[in-house]
Amino acid sequence: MRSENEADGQKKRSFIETARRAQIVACAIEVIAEVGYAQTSLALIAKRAGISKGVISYHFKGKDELIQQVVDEAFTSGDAFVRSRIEGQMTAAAMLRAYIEATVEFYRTHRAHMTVLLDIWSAFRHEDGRPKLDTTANEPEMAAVEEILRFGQLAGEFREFSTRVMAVTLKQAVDGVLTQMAAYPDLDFDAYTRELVTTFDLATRKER
Amino acid sequence: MRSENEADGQKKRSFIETARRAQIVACAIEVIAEVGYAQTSLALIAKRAGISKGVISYHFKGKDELIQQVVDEAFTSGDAFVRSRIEGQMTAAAMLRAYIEATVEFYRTHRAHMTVLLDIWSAFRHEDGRPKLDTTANEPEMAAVEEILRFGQLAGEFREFSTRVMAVTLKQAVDGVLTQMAAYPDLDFDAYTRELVTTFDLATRKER
Amino acid sequence: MRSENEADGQKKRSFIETARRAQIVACAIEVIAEVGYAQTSLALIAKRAGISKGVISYHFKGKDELIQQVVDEAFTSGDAFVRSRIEGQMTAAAMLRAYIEATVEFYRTHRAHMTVLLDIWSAFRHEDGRPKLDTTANEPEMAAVEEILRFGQLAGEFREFSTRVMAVTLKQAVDGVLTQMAAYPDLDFDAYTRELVTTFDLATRKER
Amino acid sequence: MRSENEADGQKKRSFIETARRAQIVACAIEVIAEVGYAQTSLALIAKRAGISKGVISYHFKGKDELIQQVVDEAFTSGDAFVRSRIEGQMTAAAMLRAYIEATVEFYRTHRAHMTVLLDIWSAFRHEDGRPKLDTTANEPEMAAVEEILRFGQLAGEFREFSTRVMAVTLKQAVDGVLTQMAAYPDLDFDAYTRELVTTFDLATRKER
DNA sequence: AATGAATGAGACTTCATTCAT
DNA sequence: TATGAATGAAGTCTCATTCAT
Repeated sequence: MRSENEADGQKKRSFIETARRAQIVACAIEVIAEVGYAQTSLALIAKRAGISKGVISYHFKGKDELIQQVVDEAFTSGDAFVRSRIEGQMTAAAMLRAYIEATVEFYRTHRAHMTVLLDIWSAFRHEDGRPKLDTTANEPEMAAVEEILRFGQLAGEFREFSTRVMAVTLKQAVDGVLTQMAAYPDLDFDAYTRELVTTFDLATRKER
Repeated sequence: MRSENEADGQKKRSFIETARRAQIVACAIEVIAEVGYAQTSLALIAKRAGISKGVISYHFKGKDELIQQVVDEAFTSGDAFVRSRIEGQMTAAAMLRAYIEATVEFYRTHRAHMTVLLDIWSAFRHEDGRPKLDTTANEPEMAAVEEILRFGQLAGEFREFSTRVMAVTLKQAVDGVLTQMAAYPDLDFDAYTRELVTTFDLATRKER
Repeated sequence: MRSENEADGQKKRSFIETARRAQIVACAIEVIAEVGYAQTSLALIAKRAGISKGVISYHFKGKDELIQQVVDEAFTSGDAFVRSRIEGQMTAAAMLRAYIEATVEFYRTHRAHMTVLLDIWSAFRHEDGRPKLDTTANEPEMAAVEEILRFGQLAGEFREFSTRVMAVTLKQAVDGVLTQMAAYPDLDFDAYTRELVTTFDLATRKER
Repeated sequence: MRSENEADGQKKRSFIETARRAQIVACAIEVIAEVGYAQTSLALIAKRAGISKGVISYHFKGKDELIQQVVDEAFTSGDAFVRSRIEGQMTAAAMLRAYIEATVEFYRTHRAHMTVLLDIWSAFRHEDGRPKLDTTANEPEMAAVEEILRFGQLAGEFREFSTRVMAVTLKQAVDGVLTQMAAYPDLDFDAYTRELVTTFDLATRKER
């Protein structure tokens, strides 16, 4: 079984295996996006991938490992993209704007990933019922945003506020795009982005 | 069977039955809050309530009707509370503040209800996979907030902005409290509230 | 409970109780005729009767006793009717004709009773799986028919044949009306009867 | 899951699967013959087959598909047998005799099949209560018999009668064997057959 | 590396029956 | 007598997982 290799250092994973894993994860995302996590069974994923159920069990220790992979994929893919867009900026305000714009753009282009993440969020739990995913999973992103905010305060661009609360609020505000885009397919992303940028500019900048 | 009464106009529901239904709904909320919707079974709810599985089937047509009841309970209870707190206010800014304060307070005092609602949200679906709950379920609340915002704009208190986007942002921002309170039990609600109030005051008011 | 009275001699059964039992049996027949024995539950019968499920358990020891009652009703009601029509006849051939005509007429006017009987027949069993109803339940009727046939043979009206086989065949032939009338609602009963009469006249009479 | 294959054209059914399905159908027939359709559960069938309950669900979409298979098996197996025996005959009377003899013989050698068919007949219904099996299921056989009868009339062998009624009567008469053989295990099939042949010869032939 | 087959636990639901009122 | 409430067993079905090939 694959799992052992992984356990003792996940060194060697053959090319073909990597490909299969990626394919299965991709199909899992599609299926979950369509029918929801609760209605998703390994059988459904296998059918979508055109393979037999057993293959999934062969490549993943169990359903949980597969889902974890789906989550990881959704998390890390966005992170890199957004970071790259922030890095070029000089002022805190510009960074904030870049964060908002990049995140919304990522959401727009990765609709399925995000839908799935949102869906798995509450359903994915340990055996005793404790959620495997909670706000702490957002800590890395949250920390990055707080850094920007603190930088702005130190630089005299931003007023005094709890960087924590502002970071959470910002994240939630941007996530609002997700909820709207699910319900209203022809959402005007650019307009939405501009509104958010203005709103948080006003909310953070130092009043004269 | 109970179901018939409900079908032909839910006329008379005996006192004892109302009580049982309420008890079962309450237990369902507790259980879902603890182990999550996905892991919640009728057996678990029955055990928690100290009754036999059959009783649930006797009082509710099926699992779906029970969950729907849980959702309704969570939705309507908050609505009335928040509305009553807004009504006394004269200015749009005061209404906004009241909305934020009341909602956070409700979240704080109804932690389980809200956790559950969040959890059920994505998992509760029709047989074909379509979510039974989506953004449209928030429309009533959203409309109320937009009304406040429009009123503020007309009255010259608020600047020009998309009331839609602002309303969504506001709702999301307040919901941020839910995510934080789940992860950090000793959250300072008052401080959090003050930050939000200030933030949205700055974000909405007309600049001089 | 009622059952005791019944056990020790079923002497006293109050007027109201007799009425209730009859009503319940009648409703049971209706329901079984409509949805089939397998799909018939006490709840359904109770609903049809406009009473609560408990009432049935109160008046009948259990489901089996109720069904037994239904069967008895169906059996005895027809028996008396047919016998009375045979008694007036003088020749065996006339008796045979009377038997056929009376039975078909009874079937036509008691469609539900017969449908139900047919349906219960195979489903009504002892706990170990042995049928409670089998051909032996028809023995009384069968015996009566055989008597007619033997009488015809002794009197020189009928040819030699196994009265047993002929009786079974006759009964089955008449029951054919049941199967046809279920599938073809506008069956011409009179024509059907005439055909049967002729057929069995030819089949039984002494050839010249 | 097996069901898909079947949906899109039942293309390839592996050897081992075909065998399992046949085994399960056979066991189902045995069980139903013993305890009756109503008391037959998937658990019972599985136990008889020495397999786990899930296997049945794996090979059949549901209980209904299994039962349908049982019915089909019972229906088609007899049909072919009887037809082959009729085909060699030249006169209508000989065909009739062949039909009776072949059918009785089939009943004798396929006791369980027939018992089961009789039992399922009334109990196998659609969700709304409509029987899945009714007289129309016998139409093919009925039509074949009527054809013989009409042929006899045209050829001047048979008298005038309703071929419909005679066909039904004939079928019912032969089915009488089923009822008798269930109740009286040592039935003399040959004698019974001879009686039927004579009876219907007299009933159909043209009188001189 | 993959597959088909099988398993067994657990979920929801139905139902005859019992019981206190 | 009648009722509503409750019970617990049994039934069907789904599903993640395991295993021989």
